[in-house]
Amino acid sequence: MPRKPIKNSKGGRKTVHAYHHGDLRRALVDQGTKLVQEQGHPSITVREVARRTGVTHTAAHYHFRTREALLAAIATRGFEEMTASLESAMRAATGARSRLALLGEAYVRHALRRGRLYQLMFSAETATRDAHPELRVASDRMFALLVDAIRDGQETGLVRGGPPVDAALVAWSAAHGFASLSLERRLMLPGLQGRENDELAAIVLRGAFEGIAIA
Amino acid sequence: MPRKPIKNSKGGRKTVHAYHHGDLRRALVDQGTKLVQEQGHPSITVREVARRTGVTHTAAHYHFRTREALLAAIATRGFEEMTASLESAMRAATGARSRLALLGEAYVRHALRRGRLYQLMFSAETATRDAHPELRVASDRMFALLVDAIRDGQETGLVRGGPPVDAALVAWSAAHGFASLSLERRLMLPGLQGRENDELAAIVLRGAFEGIAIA
DNA sequence: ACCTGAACACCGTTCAAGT
DNA sequence: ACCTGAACACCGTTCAAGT
Repeated sequence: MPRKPIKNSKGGRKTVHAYHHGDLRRALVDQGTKLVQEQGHPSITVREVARRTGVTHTAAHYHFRTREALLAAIATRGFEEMTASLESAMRAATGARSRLALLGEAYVRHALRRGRLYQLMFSAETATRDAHPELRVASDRMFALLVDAIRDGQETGLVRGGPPVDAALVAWSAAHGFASLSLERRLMLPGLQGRENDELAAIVLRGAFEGIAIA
Repeated sequence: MPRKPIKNSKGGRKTVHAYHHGDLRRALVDQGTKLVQEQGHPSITVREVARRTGVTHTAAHYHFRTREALLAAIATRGFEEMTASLESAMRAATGARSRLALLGEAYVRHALRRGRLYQLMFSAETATRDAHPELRVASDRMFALLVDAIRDGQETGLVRGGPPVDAALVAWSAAHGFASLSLERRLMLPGLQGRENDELAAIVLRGAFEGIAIA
């Protein structure tokens, strides 16, 4: 595999092997993210990521001691991007109610759009999170967004009292559960088959908010 | 496919030809199920399953053309067992309300108890279900249980009207989402940390039923 | 510090061959 | 029909060595 000569940003006279001059790590995460989105993390290999980046696989191992560490780095960035995406969606809010609605919709939409990357983010394979503190930080930050929006809702008299985390857990479970089931193709069931994802997502989000019981 | 290299735990397993006499297939699923529950499906290998069963790995390939087919068979049995477990739990019901409550509790409890097997059942790796019709049948049957319980609830005036599948989807999303997050160790968050799974499960199930909004 | 090349043990899958 | 043994092309990880 031929390396494409790239201009050295700090001078431009030297042709350098590839992007990697202090940034091979980032390049690997870039290519890894692409690969995950194409094929899903179970079939991702360190060797293929290295190949696509134009380096030997041992070079990749220099930056990521294990395959899991590489996946964790990819997942971490995924959480950061998702957090940014949710924050951006909520900026259009006019009040606590629309904040919650926008957040829920944005969550499911982003999850489904990212698909395999979202699945990696919540995969048990990256779940030895004690070994990957940045991953924990990134996912904690995303959950905090949820809790904040719920707290807002409580203060506006929209959401029941009690610890905000409790209500956040309900909403999160519903949104994550729906996204997971959809991505795992478990929604191909009689009565659900063929219906739009947006319609089903709305039903689930409304259900978590209003409940399925008769008041 | 990428598998973590596993140290050959116990040197040479003795070949016990007596085991398989027309039922090697079943024996492989038995051992495979055990292995999944011990280590999780990502690190399961056809070769190790065969080793534990006392046959060559090519014998396993005779019964399961691919690794995915073996995993699908394991997942199928998992669904059948879970369906039976849910049915059994509901037999203690005294009415539609307790039926729903028992079903929800049993679902989450079974999922958490089976852990890695449940994760396999809902893994995208076995999601090429068109290729594994028994898997589809088994999982459809489990979902049908949910829908039936919801329909019962509607007829008793407990659950809102509309298509029963819609309300079932809400409850399923919440239950599955909570189980998944718990199994993926994503509940180690400020405010949730250290609380009992049973308590959190009850919150989620009640939330799906009654909603988080103020009536 | 950063990357290469060779080596090791393991894997999924295929194929010819035995019973 | 059912299973074995050998072979192939992959893989994650480690190590000595180069720059």
